[in-house]
Parts: sequence; C-alpha cells; structure tokens
Amino acid sequence: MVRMKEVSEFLKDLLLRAAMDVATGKGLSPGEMPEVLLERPRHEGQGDWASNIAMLLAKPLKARPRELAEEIVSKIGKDPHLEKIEVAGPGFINFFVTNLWVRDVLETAVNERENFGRSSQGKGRKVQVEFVSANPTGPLHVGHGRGAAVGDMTASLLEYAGWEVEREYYINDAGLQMNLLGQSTQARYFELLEVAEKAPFPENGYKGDYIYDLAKEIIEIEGNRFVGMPLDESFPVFQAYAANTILGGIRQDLALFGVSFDVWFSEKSLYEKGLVESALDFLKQRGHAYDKDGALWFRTTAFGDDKDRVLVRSNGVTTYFASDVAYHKEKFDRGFDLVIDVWGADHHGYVPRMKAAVEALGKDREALQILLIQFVNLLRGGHQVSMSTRSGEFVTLREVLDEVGIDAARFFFAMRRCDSHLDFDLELAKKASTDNPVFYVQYANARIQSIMREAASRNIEVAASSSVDFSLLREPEEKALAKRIARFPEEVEKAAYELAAHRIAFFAYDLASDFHAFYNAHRVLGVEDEVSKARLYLVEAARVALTNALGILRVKAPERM
RNA sequence: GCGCCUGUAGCUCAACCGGAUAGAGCAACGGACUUCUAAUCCGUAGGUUGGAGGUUCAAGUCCUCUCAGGCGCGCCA
Repeated sequence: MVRMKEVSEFLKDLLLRAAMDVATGKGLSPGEMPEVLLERPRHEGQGDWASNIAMLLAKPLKARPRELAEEIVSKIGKDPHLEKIEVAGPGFINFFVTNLWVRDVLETAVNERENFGRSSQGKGRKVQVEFVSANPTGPLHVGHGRGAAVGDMTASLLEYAGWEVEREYYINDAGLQMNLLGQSTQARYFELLEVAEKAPFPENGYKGDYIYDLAKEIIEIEGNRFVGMPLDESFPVFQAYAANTILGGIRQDLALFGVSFDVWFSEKSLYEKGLVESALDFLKQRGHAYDKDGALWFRTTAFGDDKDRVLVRSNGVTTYFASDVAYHKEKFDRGFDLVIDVWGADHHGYVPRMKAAVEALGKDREALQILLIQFVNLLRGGHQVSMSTRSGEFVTLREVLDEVGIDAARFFFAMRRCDSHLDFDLELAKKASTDNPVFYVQYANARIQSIMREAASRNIEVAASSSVDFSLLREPEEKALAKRIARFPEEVEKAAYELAAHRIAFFAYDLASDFHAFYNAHRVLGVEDEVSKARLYLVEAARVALTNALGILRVKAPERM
C-alpha cells in the first residue's frame, strides 16, 4: 500500500536527484543546492504536487527557469506512479500521479479509522497547554469561552499530531484581586442586611449581580452573625466562600462546554511550597536580578525586553510577574519540551518579559509559545453587547451555551484564526439554516449516516477494499472528494505545526462541501452494483475523515437532523 | 509618544516556507427535488488585498513610510 505521504516523499526524492544532476552538470556545487520542496498547487489542472526548483536554480545557474524545468523533467523520465509531468507558468514542474492513489487513500482512511490522520510529528514530546486561567472573581464570559475552545482544540490537535499533551488551568488565587472579591462580597452582605455603612463597597470592586447572590447564600448559611464581628475577622470567610463558589461555577461551565483539565494549578501553592522564593534565588544567583530603590528587579532587558521589571516591590510584596516566573520555571521543571500559554490579547504587552524569563531560566525562548486570543465581539440583532467583568455588564459563557448550544459555540470559535477579532452573532449561531456553517458540516454527516442506514436496510455493507474497483471513481466530484480526504493527514500536520486549530474547522467545512457536491451529483445506492460498491467505500472514507476532523474540534455531529 | 494585533468582494472570513488566474459563505440574480435528507447543489455577478515606495524571476505575504480600528505601555493583575 502506498500512502499519499510516501508518494510525496518519493516524488521529492526523484526530483531532487534529477535537479541535482542538472545543477551539478552546470557547475553548481552540491552545497549551493537550494532546498527541494513540493507544494500543493492552488488550482485544478496544476497537478497533485508542484515544485519551484527550476526557478530557484535559475539565478545561480544563470539559465531560463522554463528551460531548466524541461531539462529536469526529461531527466526524471517515466515512472509508473506518474501519469504525467508538466512544465507550467514561469517554470513550475507539475506532477500528476496515477489513479493508484485513490485506492491507497481510501483504503488507508477506512482501515485506520479513528487513527486516520494521526501523525508522529510530535515524536511523543511533552507539551503543556495552559488556558482559560481566569481569576475566580466572576463567571466566565464569552471571551473566556473562545480561549477555552482554542486551548482545548489546540491541545487535542497536538495530541493527534503525536505530542503528549497536558491541559492546565492556572488559578490566580493569590493577591489583590482576591482581596477585592472578598471585600466586594462582604460589602454586599452588609448591604443586604441593611447595615451597609459597616463595610463600604471597595473602589474597583466587583459590581456584578452574582456578588449579591454570593452574599445571599452566605446569609442563608451563616445568618447575620458577622454583623457584630470585626471586619478582618470575618473577611476570610467571605473571600473563601466567594472564590470557591465562583471557581466551582467555572469548573461546571467548562465541563458543560466539554473542556476538561488534567491539572488545576494554584498560584497560592507556589508560595506555600516556596517556589516563588526559589525562583527568585535562581535569578539572583545567575545575576539576572538586582536591587534598586528598595525593590528587587529582573534584568529582562538582557533578553530583549524594553525595560527591567520589578519582582519584589519596595513594600516587600512580590509582583504577579514574580509568581509567573516561578510558575513557568515549575512548568519546565516538570519536563515539558514545549509550553503553550493561551492569553487574552490584552496581555500582549506581557509577552516580551515572559519570553525573557524563559530565556533567563536557561530555556530556548521558542519553548514557550503564547497564543493571543483577540476579543469577541458579541452581536445580537446587529447590536454589540458590551462586556466588562468589573462593571458587571457581560454575557456569560453559560448564557451563550444555553442559547446557541455547545457545538455551535465551539465551531464558531474554531472558525477564526485566534489573532483575528471575532464577530459572534448569536442569532446566526442558533439559526438552523444554510448560512450557518455548523449546520452545513453536521448536515453532511447526517446525510452520510442516512446513506449508511439505507444501505444497512438493504443488507449492503461497505465492501472489503480488495473487492472494490476504484477505477470506477472517475467523476470529478468523486475525485475531488477523494482528494480532500487524502489531504487530511497533511492538514493535521500543518495545523499542528502552526498551532492553528482553525485550519481543521476549515478542512471540515471544505470536506462537507465536497461531500454535498458529490451527493447532489451522484447516487450511491440504487445504481450499478460495482459503482455503488466503490461509492459506498468513498462515503465511508469521507465519514472517517469528517468524524476525525470534528473529533479534534470536539464538535459532535448528530446522525439525523 | 512607543510597542503589538488587525485592515482582503456590499457583509463575515480563508489563502502553507514569498509562487501560477487572490478563494469560500452570506446577501443579489438565474437554474436543479419521482430517487440515499433541497438545512443541499449548479451557474452569473462582485477585487488596484487601506494607501505610497522598495526588495525579488515572483509580494496579500518580506522591508520602509503612511492612514484607519483594536489593545497595551504600573513597584496592578
């Protein structure tokens, strides 16, 4: 069995030898040989693979690219795998492979099933994806949802590409924001008990209604017993109750969204285990930290940052950055080869110092990759819905999930590059119609399942490949569909390499599109037996590819619609 | 003021390491259901890739400048 991937490797080898022959014959030393690459042409009619090697050689050899291309092609000569080779455009060499590949591709897809498209690209290396990591100071909003979807999909994509993946949520349960949360809850408690003057609402406090709900719950559990107590004595109760309850809600929302984490990592635990202190010692010992104006500074400028950053303030309190350095040190100490942080785009200013930290820790700065998630513009009936946790005006992830459904939400988040702003139209996402891409893809699956059900009712099964005549698949729609299926493994590798999960969503859409075109043009059942057999096999392969692509996105597709 | 992201068809978005004729969907217009699901398909129309220079055989992609939007620039997180 020849796989598509092997075909491209084979062609590359063939091409390299021919090009090398031609180039050295014209006096080029092997060291000057440009890299030979095969690419997928954009257009029909430009072959299955193409190479620009002749154009790259044109300059050093001082020759016309087209003539070089002709010469290379004649050196390659004939090969049973190749239907034809053409020289086209400014000097591209286009390869057209024989029909053998249809069999290979479909057979591979059907045989490998849930493993079709998996690769060993990651070579079992360990990667950690840390995402969402929202402060437990309020419910998750839509922006967190996007981060959750992107992080989760990136993680499963990498898993699929042969990495050993761990998903992690970093809980910012230390510091100022947590105090503010406790104070806000405390203030609402007294307000509800009509003694608001006991504890004024803090400036910059959390104003959302959910704080009142927390205060109400505390009244139900504890009654008014805190009224006569000093504020700082009751404070820990408010803070702990608020944080735990909110974090519980966050866990529930994420679980509902189909996102689960391997590790929930507490910022507080870094301090409790002395890891912040030891990270600071590490920096000091290596001369990356210095004292100035009573504070401890990290010389991040030595690693490309604009200015040095404070680790310990002159009042003795460590900064958020200090614990983040400790956290990332801890991550690498756990043995990850690659660490991916998924952040909101508003934190982009933080990237250079974090990269600097990684380098100071003795790691390659590329060992930390940061995905910045741009904002979500939530639309409803054409109007923008504003969001801000502090002001309490926001649409929660939960509300969106309840309204549009989990799969629609996930797919919408998957349909955009993460560094692109996202217009999320609630009306569109829940619309069961043609302009909703989620339904389009799911409908393709429903149609496939429908064919399978009908086949089963006629006692027809997907035949063994050895009894299928694949040369009967010669209609353009059949070939296009087979070709698309063939590309799935490459798409996975490409998407993983670029950390671009959105590619998988586009692939799923394109695959659905090719399937719909095929479905409309040809019947699978009720046609001549041998043709029917070949088409059913094709449909089964399409089912595998579509299922696997949606599996990476964790988007479910119903069997009937 | 400095930095990061974005700018592609009327709208929402793609476009691999720089490749050939910049692609989809929606909206518009015209067609296709006796059959396995028409939530679909086929066709038409729609573009100076914000603008100006530059590098290159080749630029949406790289460089410089510029315009517009978003976001950052703290001993906050």
